[in-house]
Amino acid sequence: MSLTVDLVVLTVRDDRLHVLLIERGKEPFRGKTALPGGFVRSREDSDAAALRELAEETGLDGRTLHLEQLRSYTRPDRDPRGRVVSVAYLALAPDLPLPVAGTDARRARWTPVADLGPGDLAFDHARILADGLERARAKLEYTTLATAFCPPTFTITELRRVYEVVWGVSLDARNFHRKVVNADDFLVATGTRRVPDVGRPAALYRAGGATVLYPPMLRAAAQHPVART
Amino acid sequence: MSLTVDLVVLTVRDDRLHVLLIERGKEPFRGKTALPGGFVRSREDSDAAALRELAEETGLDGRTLHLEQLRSYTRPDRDPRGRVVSVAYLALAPDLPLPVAGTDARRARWTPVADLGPGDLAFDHARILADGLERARAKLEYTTLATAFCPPTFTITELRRVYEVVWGVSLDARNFHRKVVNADDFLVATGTRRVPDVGRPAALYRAGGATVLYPPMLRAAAQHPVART
DNA sequence: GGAATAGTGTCTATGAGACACTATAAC
DNA sequence: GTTATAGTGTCTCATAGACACTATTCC
Repeated sequence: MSLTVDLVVLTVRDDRLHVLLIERGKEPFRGKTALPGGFVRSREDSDAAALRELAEETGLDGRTLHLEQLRSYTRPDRDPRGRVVSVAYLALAPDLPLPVAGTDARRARWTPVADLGPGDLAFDHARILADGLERARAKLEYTTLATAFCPPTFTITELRRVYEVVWGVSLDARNFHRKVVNADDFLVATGTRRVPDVGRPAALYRAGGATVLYPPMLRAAAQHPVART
Repeated sequence: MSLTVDLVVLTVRDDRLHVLLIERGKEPFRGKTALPGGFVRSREDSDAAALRELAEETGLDGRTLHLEQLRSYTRPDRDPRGRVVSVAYLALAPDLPLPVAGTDARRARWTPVADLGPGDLAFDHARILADGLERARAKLEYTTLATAFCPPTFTITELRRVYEVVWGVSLDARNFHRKVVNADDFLVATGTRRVPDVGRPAALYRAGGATVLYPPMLRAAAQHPVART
């Protein structure tokens, strides 16, 4: 029995949600699109393997990203090579340029999640991706994880775009602004501003110390438009 | 490399949160207390193994319980026998009598979670239990999972006790009552009542079709007693 | 009637959601 | 001054939380 890690690496780029995909260089599924990942070595745990594969296949440094275990996939027939159990990880990244270095990094690319069709991914990676997306969407509600999609300093508009793009909704800019600046230790004002090519400069913030978001950002309200009368 | 499942089976009994533990009959950790579990067979996935081990070791039927994958534990040194990866599952059960049948069932027993000391569990099972508890506590907030601790029909007081015991707080009976009966499809009145030995009979409900709880039952408010002024 | 538990109503404070205009900067 | 984006205030409604008494049943 073998153990692998598979990585769902998400980012927001050009107002669309993207996932990092590679083109497989080896059988099975050679030439097919897949999540980055690889075998866990005998002396490492899956966390270490996830960090290593992230660096090897994509050039990203997982220590600077949000990286968490998602769940494991154990169906005996999920890999034609035999029994291969995969521990999936979810990583959230700001819109970083992909370093071209590294052995396999040339094949890594950001792909808009919405552009993927049903059979586009190898193995059971479509399912893993779906689980990762659902985890990310859910955690935006109750945690401060949205900042993991942002660079070290960011504007409130950028943060709002994260919510809008990941959830596929549009949010009222005024209510959002009020909510995030009032939330406990979610944002810390840096006192600096970003001067854009055009338009009024925006105040820059960095992530505060909070990990849970209170009060939560309830996506559910959109799903339950009328609460009951 | 081997694959095992470990089960965190929780219930509420006598107003205390209990976890199902076994006494190990084999090395390593023979005679020591541990979570129930065992090796995944070559033709089954971990979900099937979790169901099978639950039946074998505890006599419980996982199909009638809430059973979900928790996460995996992959540290190379977590089992003295060598590399053993464990997929942990979380199960929530009503206060069932433990069937005494089955090969190992005689050693399974409910143990109050609060009575466990730091070194009481074999392997890394203390960590797995802690992760399972945190998952259960978190999911009570945003899902209708509390009903998984209740029998098929239950009273609102029983449901409130679940929250109180799992979270270790006390909740206002009036506010709780209003909240759960107003929540979308959380409870369905059966029209029947339970007549206790003493006291006024209580209306019986069964779980509604909702899986998410909206509005959520915010535990966070207790952790943030003063929201900001 | 006593004991035990179930069930309910109101008030206040806070957050959610709807909604439109002003501020700042580059050109 | 035109263009583009940032930033803000108010009103209404819903929910949270505090709080005490009545209802039902068994004995």
